[in-house]
Amino acid sequence: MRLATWNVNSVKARLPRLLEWLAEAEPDIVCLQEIKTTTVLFPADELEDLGYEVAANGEGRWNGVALLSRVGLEDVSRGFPGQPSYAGEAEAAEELTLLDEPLTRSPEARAIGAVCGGIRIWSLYAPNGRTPESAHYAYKLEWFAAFREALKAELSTHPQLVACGDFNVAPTDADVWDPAVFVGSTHVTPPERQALADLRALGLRDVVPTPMKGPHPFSYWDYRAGAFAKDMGMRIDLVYATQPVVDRVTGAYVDREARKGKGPSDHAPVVVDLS
DNA sequence: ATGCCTTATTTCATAAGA
Repeated sequence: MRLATWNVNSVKARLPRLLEWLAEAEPDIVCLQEIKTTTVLFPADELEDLGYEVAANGEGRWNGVALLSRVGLEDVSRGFPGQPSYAGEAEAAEELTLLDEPLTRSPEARAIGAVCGGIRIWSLYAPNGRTPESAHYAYKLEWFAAFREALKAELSTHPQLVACGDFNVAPTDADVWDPAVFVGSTHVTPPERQALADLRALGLRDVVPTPMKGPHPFSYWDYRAGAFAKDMGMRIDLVYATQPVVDRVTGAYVDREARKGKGPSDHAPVVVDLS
């Protein structure tokens, strides 16, 4: 069974590349992130034509996640229990001073879970964090803490579980092209890395893929400055699996071919094969 | 000091991404 996770940076803009890649790689379960469309406008028909059941959790311009499966798709969860919402910094201030009642808003579309082929699967798009000083960074850490609690509650009933997607954290300094460049930036700070360690402490393991070229299994390269050609990348798309799933892993790789050519996402798919 | 590229949208400019 083949599992893949891919931040497509707009499923609409990427649809031709996505359909082409699915036909070639033939994954059984696919976790998508940054679909950048609504649940209703998700291109389900085109994907169902390839034999997939689909479930999306989208909100429009930003974020959005989805699951594709041809080994069953049951018990779909859009978001997770306790998932925090984000109110921008200006709005947060407004809330304190101007509003009688707090502004309530729904959580962003950053998580979708389902049971596929006997495995509990989560497709995740973690908040970026922007800068370590920002409210968005605090939100990012809250989001990870809340996800950890939600996951803890599921592990007793789902020994085979995979949480994968764009975690927006590079687990180690080896997972960025130049650690010196990232000093003072998000994605590498100790609290963010601790959030990953806290997930691993639940029994999850980091399934590190093999790079198809070069020494680093990066999964993201900035569109700017020829970053991909120079392999100035980051490994931030992660597959965290419980031990019973890890025991089934026969291979894992980053499909950097999907980052080449015309109209690519800035992320490449991470593919994991299971016996 | 900042953008460099790409996306969708309250579009010919902006916010966000990481």
